[in-house]
Amino acid sequence: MAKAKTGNNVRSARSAEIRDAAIDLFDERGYHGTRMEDIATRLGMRAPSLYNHLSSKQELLSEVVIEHLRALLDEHAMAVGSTTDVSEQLRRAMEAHVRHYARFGRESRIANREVQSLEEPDRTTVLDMRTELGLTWARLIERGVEEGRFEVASPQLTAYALLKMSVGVAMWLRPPPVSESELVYTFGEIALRVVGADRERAPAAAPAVAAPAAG
Amino acid sequence: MAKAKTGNNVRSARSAEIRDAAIDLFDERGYHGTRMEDIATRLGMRAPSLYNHLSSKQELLSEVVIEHLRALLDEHAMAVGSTTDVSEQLRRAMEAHVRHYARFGRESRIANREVQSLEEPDRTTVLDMRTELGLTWARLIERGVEEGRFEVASPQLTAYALLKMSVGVAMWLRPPPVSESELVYTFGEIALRVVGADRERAPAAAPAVAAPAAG
DNA sequence: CCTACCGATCGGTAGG
DNA sequence: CCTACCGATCGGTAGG
Repeated sequence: MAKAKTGNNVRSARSAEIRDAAIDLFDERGYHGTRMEDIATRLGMRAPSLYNHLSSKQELLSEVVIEHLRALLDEHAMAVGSTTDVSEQLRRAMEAHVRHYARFGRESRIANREVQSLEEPDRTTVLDMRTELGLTWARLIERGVEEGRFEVASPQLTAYALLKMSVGVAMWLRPPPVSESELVYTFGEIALRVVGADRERAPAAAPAVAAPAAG
Repeated sequence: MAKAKTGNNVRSARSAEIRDAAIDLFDERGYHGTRMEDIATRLGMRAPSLYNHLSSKQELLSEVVIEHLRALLDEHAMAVGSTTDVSEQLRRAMEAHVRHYARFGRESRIANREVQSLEEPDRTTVLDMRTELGLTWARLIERGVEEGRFEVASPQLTAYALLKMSVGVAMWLRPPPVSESELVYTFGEIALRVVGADRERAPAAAPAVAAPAAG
C-alpha cells in the first residue's frame, strides 16, 4: 500500500525532473535517439531507477504531446472567448498560439516531430486533436467571411496556412531575433492581413510607414 | 575492377528502388523507426543485400535531405530570376516552394523532421542550407520594402513566417483538399497579402468577392 | 535507488 | 543476392 510501484500518477518532484530531462533530450536527439540511460544520467541516476517513477519510455512521450495539444486547444478557446469581434478573435487566437510556441518550444517541436513515434491509441488521439484544432481555426475564419469581415479564397486552406505559420515559431533554428511581445504582435498582424481583414482600419492604427504605391 | 563494392555512386535502377522504398518508410515510421530489413522486404530482398548498393543507412537519409534542400534553393533562384518585379518574384518564389512541397511531400517531411537524425558533417551542411534559404527570402522582402512595394514590420520575421507557412503544405495530415494549382495560387496570393503588396492592385484582378467593409 | 542481467533488436560484415 | 553471424545497443525486469 505504501509503495507506489508505478509512480506515474504520483506527480512527485522527481517525476517532474525526469519529465523535464526527457523533454530536453527528446527535443535535442529525438525520441528514438534518446536512451533511458541518457535521461537517468542527467539526474545522476541509473536507467532502471527511472522505472520507480514511470512505466515506460513511451508514456513520457505521449504525456508531453497530449498535454501540449490540450493546452493549445484550451488557449485557443480562451482567446476566442475573450471577445466577440471576429477580427479580434483571430488576432488573439494567433497571439495565443505564437506565445505558446515561443514559451514551450521544446514541447512544440516534440509534438510536431514525434507523432510517428507514438504508439496506438495515443497516436490517433493526437491526430484527432490536431484535426480538431484545424477545424476550429477554419470555422473561425468561415464566420469572419460570413460576417463580411474576412475575404479569403478558402477558409480551410487559410486556416491551415495560419496554423503552420504559427507553429513555425517553435521550429526556429536558433532563438528568435526579436522579443516575445514583438513576435506575438507581428504574427497577430500578419494573421489579419492573410484573411484580408486589415483593410477595415487600413491607414489608421498602423505602425507608421506610409506604404506608397510606386509601381 | 568489375565489381562495384560500394555501389553508392552508381545510380542503378536497383539503387533508385531502394531509395524510393527508404523514402516511403522514413516518412511513415521515421528514420530510427525504419530497419534496413524493412527496406529490403519491400523489394523482396534481405537486408545484407542492400549493402551492394549503398554504404550505410545514414547515407540514404543524408542524400534525400541534402538533395531536397538543393532543389529548393535552385527552384527559388529560378523563380526569382524569371522576372524583375519584386512582387512577382515573391509570388513565384512562394509558388515554387508550395509546388515542390506538394509534389515531394515525403522528402519534405523527412527533411523537416529528421535533421536531428543526421550525423555530422551533413547535419551542419543541412542547417546551413536552411539558413541560406531563410536569408534569401529575407533579402527578397527587404528589397521589396526598399522599393516601396512591401510594407512589413520585420523582413526577417516575415520571411520566416512565409517559409514556414509554405512548408506546412507538405505536413498535411491527409492529402490537401484542393488541387495543386489551386494550392499554389492561393499561397502566392497569401504571400502578397502578408508583405502588404496586394494594395497596389486591390480591387482589380482579384478573384471576385466584393469585400465590403461592414464593421 | 542500485547491480546484475535478460531478451530482443539492429546495422553491418564475412564469405560465398 | 544469400545465409550465418557478430558486436553493440537498449528497454525493461528481478531482486534486493
